[in-house]
Amino acid sequence: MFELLQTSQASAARRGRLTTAHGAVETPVFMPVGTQATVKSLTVEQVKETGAQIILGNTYHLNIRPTSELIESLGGLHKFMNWDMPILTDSGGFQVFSLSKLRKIKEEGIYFNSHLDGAKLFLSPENCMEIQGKLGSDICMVLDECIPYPSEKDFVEKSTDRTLRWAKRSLEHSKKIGLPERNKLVFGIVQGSHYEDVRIRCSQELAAMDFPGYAIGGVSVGEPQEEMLKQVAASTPHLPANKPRYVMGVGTPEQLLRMIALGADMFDCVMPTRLARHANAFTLDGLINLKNAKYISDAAPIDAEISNYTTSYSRAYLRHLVMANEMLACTLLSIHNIHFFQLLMAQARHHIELGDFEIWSEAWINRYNAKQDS
RNA sequence: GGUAGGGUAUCCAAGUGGCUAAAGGGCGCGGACUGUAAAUCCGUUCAUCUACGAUGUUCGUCGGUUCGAAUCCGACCCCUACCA
Repeated sequence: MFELLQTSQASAARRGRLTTAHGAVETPVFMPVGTQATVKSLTVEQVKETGAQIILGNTYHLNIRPTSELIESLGGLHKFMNWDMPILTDSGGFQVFSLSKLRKIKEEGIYFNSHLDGAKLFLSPENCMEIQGKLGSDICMVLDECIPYPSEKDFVEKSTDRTLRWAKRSLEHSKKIGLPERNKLVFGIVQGSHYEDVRIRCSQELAAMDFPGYAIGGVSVGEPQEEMLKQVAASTPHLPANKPRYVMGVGTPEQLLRMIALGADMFDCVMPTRLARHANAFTLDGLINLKNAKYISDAAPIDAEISNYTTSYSRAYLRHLVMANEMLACTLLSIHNIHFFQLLMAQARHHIELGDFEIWSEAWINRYNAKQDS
């Protein structure tokens, strides 16, 4: 399923290829987030135009609305949303964190109150696999507990142990319901918060379970960047080299490059789409906020060195759309921001192949951080 | 011409004697967003300055009452509705 094509000499950066039931994914890869069976404000054609190879959906959200049964009855998530390329679904583990006021965690699973109407919900390692099976995701994430930062070590140990027990139950149940036969890949998730020894132990125990792929979760929950990188660095060496490694929920362009150097292969983040809706655009010289008055008559494109559908418009026009609250602003900026991330990953892959990834990425980061004004 | 209601900062709009440079919203300006309860949230928005504080000038206009007025009184100027 995963071919390791090349490993960098100067770092742990890897070039790989993950083959799924809906085609291959070249890694390192950035996966746009489409929680509710849509990458917000974009058609699937527009998402493909950015160069995206795979997108995310969310088990928790889709199972509440419109329900996994409905999606299954309509032919599965791919058909439902008209996306024929790979889909990874998150388990709902992150909602344990982000909707923490609405849930209660027990050994058997998580009791939720729906954020929509308060209805009682239950998510377990087993039904989470079943739901993702109904959705037809190519990559299914195990149910985990995303730990808040910072947390006491005693709590982290107990929570991570439960996540490990849940991982085992998930993998066993996925086999029982025939996910491997359908070429569906189940990924285990490393937790451990900001304790490297817990991260290491969790990585090793997951590796022993022999998952088709591994994720590092519980990062980007409020900790400083150095802490995040430290925890990824603690985990990757203990995960099998011949399996994909996915760092969940990250990150900034700089973080992506730094984590690639640590041996991570896959990433997802709402950043490009959310920032787009909040009028921010990525450029090679840093982030710009199109709401700023200085762009009012700026005839230049977002970034003169980048070419995509959005860069054929001026900053002044994009700012106008933003200020007028026109929905096209969300679409155009989302196209650009996702394309920016895809471009970054394509270049990273290219430079890993060339063998100069580390030099290239340092230069890229330096330029990105150098200029405050744009 | 008569009757009633109303004129508050960039706009809308509270406030009917001191705690009011004046609630709330909007617009504008700036910031934050990392496995999406997010096209959201936060800050700021009279002026000047030695600027997490100080001073000055404000509530249609002019005048008055009062220790003190956006708030009370008088005149005047506009606006709205209805009646002639």
